[in-house]
Amino acid sequence: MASFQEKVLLIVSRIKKGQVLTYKQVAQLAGNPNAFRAVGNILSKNYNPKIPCHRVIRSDGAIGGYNRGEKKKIFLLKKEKAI
DNA sequence: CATTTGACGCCAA
DNA sequence: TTTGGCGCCAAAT
Repeated sequence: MASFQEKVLLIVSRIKKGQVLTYKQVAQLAGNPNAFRAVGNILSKNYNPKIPCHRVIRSDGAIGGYNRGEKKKIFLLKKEKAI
């Protein structure tokens, strides 16, 4: 069985272009609807470019953060019309 | 086992 | 609408 972080990474990697999920949604898909905290923590430590972590945002619509610059994340989201 | 950290979520004021 | 405060969980120490 994959670790919680492996599930999260897999789910995030499956996000298609133009699609966006919230940390809570990712946590729910990972099996723990209340582990949204851990989700953010995992993504922050993950520097794998294969993971479109910029497609994961907060429930409020805020970007949250990005390991390569929040501006980049905002730009990508606006460009893809994911938000 | 106890604490700390962190890209969160929700509610009250 | 904006803050502050509390609760939540996984991994690291």
